[in-house]
Amino acid sequence: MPYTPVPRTPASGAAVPSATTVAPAQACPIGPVVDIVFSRWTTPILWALHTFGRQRFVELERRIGTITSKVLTQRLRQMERDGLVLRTYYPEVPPRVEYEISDLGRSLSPLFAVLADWSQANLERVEEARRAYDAPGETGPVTSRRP
Amino acid sequence: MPYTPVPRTPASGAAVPSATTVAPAQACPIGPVVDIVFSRWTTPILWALHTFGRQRFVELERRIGTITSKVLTQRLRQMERDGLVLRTYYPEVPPRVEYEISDLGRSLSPLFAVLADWSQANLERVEEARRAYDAPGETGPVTSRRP
DNA sequence: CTGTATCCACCTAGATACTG
DNA sequence: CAGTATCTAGGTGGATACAG
Repeated sequence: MPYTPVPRTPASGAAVPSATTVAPAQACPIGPVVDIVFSRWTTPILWALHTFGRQRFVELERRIGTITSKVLTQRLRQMERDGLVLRTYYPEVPPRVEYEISDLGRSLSPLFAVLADWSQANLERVEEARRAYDAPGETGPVTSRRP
Repeated sequence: MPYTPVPRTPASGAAVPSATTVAPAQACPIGPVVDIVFSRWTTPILWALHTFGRQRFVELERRIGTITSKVLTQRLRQMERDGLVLRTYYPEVPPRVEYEISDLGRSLSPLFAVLADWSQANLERVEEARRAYDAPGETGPVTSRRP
């Protein structure tokens, strides 16, 4: 996911430099949630927790399969901080830690459902569009391509 | 957006190294769509095109406010390739180019609506969770924090 | 088991200058 | 106007080693 080096919502006092008659910048209303929910690993992690329930660190690691423990830790920490997952620590030897999705995390389910639906319905269209774009073939009368 | 250096969907033949009794890795079903739709700038761009309709490069640039022309070009190219936006080139002097959202791009509207709703309903909860996490205060009996 | 600590690779994006 | 060319910065993520 984007790391948001500049604000997704431009400073409200900033106003467009000057010049032309373009409507003043309005903020994209879904910027923050995108930063919170979507990154390379947050969706797979949330999905795994949602689908398989409360589980230990290693289970999660194995379930996702290609993630490293370092990154899994990083993502889980952020998600815990954001209130999307809950971490329970059992002071045993060897130590045991369990992660589960929180109510807040679970509230993302409808979002995931919509995403899955869109994916199901339109992913093939995207791939088709890419093939068409990449093909050396014709360029329409008005719509152009790369030089 | 994640650049997906490794597949979001682990190679199906790969299987978890060996060992334990964890369920085999199943793929997070929404990985690809996340890569297509969510990045630092794709959402603001799509939102601007959806909200203000067909417009020229500079209008878009001013509307979004903080994006540079280089990045705007990059993102628009990718979105054009993915079939989410349409580009129309008018060979005039000075040149004129107009961008608009495609039907495929418009099909993302319900998704954006759900995101906006979730944001409206839960963003404050996230911020609250962060404040609680960052606060030096109490740690519950089982749920832990950073060391 | 559950992480940390390093080091490195890659990508996105910002700043700036320049072109047809 | 609509980009391209360069350079730089910063973050996420990968690989590996190691610790409590």
